[in-house]
Amino acid sequence: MERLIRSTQELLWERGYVGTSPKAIQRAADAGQGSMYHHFTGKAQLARAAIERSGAELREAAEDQLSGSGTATERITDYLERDREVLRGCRIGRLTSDPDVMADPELRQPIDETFTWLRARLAEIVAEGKRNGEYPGSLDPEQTAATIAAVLQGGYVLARAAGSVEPFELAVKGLINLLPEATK
Amino acid sequence: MERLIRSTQELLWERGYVGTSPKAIQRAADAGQGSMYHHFTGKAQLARAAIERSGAELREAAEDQLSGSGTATERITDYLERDREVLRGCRIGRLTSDPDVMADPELRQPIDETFTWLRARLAEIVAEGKRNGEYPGSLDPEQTAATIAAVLQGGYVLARAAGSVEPFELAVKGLINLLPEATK
DNA sequence: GTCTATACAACGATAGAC
DNA sequence: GTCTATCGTTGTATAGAC
Repeated sequence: MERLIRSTQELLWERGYVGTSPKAIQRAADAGQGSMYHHFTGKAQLARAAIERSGAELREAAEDQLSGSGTATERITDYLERDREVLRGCRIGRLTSDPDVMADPELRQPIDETFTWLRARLAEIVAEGKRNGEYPGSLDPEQTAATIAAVLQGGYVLARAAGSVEPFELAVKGLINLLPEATK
Repeated sequence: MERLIRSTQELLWERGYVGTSPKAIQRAADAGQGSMYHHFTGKAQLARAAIERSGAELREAAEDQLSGSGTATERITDYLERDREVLRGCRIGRLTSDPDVMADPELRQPIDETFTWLRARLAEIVAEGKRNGEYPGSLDPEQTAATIAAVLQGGYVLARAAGSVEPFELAVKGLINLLPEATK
């Protein structure tokens, strides 16, 4: 059951929801049909569990960099530049282009929550930067947070399109350079 | 045959490649099996034609704003703020999360070319801005271009996750605000 | 060129034995 | 709890008539 969830996480990351069949999940988890349908009502419920798990992992991983010490720009830069499997894309963000996920509120909800949390967390850090004078009063925390999150998500898209991590890294460096008081 | 390509464009946009069946294409195009398989060898070849078409349309639409008159920031802002069907996502960018598209070089190529073109075009404009003194010498054109393209692609992802255009608009405004000499 | 018929695998789930 | 059998549907394509 633990293996079922983990295998589903992997397959959703790699192939999306539409592209993942119950049979493929069973094979990856080394479980039979009966086992899967005993623990879950079907593909959708299992996917929901897997997406929630991946969302929680994403939040934890982000918090690792974002809760560190240092200036706002330092923490944001740490977050942007941490090691990522860029060419695999974002396991949460990619589900956003899956029609059956978007059509099912149960499946979309954990995705919504994950990004809503991320933007709020980034906005907090930007707001801190404003309070201690690191950032000018003209900087809007919610806007800037959305921009940061978007550069990452868009960076994945550009990198996969190119078959190379380069566009991702360019986009991140470009953003860091645009942040006020950039270290360069 | 024209209808087949157009219907495929729509379905790829909405459901992706894995999620689109030949039968669905035929229904949408009001064409029979025989017709489709007479003009194309199969789903892949038809998809290739549709993706190329969509890529060309994306380039034309971008050029509408990017080739205008005005400062670099004005043209980039025009491009970022033009009307878009945000919640439908980017018809090219979304294919980037489709495993069967990424696995087939024939299908990935037009996607790669489209974004490579876009980043180069944006980099030209940033470089122009540097030459005429609008932007400081420290601004890297390729980096900044990648950042701009990424904000759009990521903006789509965040908006679809939220079920609202708001995150897209926040991300765009945030970026415009970060650009040197922002009008704001 | 377009139609209908046919093929065969995969999808997603259920049933009933153990 | 897990296994095997079965089911009806859809996916993707080919064949051959018109």
